[in-house]
Amino acid sequence: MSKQLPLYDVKTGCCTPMVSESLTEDVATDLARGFKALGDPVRLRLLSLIAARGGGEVCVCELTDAFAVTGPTISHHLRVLREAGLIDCERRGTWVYYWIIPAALGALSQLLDASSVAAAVR
Amino acid sequence: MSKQLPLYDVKTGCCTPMVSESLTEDVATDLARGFKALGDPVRLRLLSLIAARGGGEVCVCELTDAFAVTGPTISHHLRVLREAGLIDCERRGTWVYYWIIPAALGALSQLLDASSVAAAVR
DNA sequence: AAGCTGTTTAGACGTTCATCTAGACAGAGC
DNA sequence: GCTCTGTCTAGATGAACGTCTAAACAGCTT
Repeated sequence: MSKQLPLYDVKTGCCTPMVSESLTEDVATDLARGFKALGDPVRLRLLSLIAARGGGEVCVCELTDAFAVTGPTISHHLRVLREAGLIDCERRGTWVYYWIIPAALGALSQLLDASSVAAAVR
Repeated sequence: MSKQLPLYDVKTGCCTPMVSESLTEDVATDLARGFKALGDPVRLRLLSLIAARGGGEVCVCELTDAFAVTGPTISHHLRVLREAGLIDCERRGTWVYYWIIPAALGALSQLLDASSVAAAVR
């Protein structure tokens, strides 16, 4: 059930802070896909709800209840997050459970952190 | 020259890790604006080039040369980054200089970091 | 197997976005 | 003042996005 894209490979330089060298076009495209996935309020709240479970899994039914949008819309947003490599899911019986992928979020976090810290210091 | 939006106010909870409590709709909308600004390869590279200056300023003319797109397109992307509160600029004579706003990047970084770390631990 | 519930897929529709060209604006220098 | 260069604004256009309804799919239960 995890057809996620090959994102956030450390070797490609995704974890390289912005500050040490500027991003290549390929790497930027890769990372931008992750940030773009975070660039919607519904998706950010979805991720937040999943992350708030402390690394555990969350059933879609719980997520759907927390929003004003329809089920299919939630499903669409979860798919975007999954294809960006930020979350993954598994079906168990009737229900589908989602969880976050810490490494992916960590890579994005590091990129921003490094650049902001370095900029603040000098 | 800085008509940036009131983003990343710590008091609003922007720095609150995802993991401790889930984002409210308002805060999520606010933060999503920042991530959306990062969700384009050109903008990410622009930010990278500016950040790579180590907190110093970069002239637009240097940025334009590094991309295949036209000047107006670069100007548009810089405006998006500026309106998201991630960078700011100032005109000095003929040239316009841009620099990053570390606090804004730091806030976004923290959000992702907290959630990924906490998720990894438990 | 028939029906029920949870979830995803398909397709449509209006909005937003990234990019371009053309033109306006801001300073510098002649 | 005129012109030249650097930068931004305005408007147009095609692509991508967010949302919906309708329908399909996956398991459970009886």
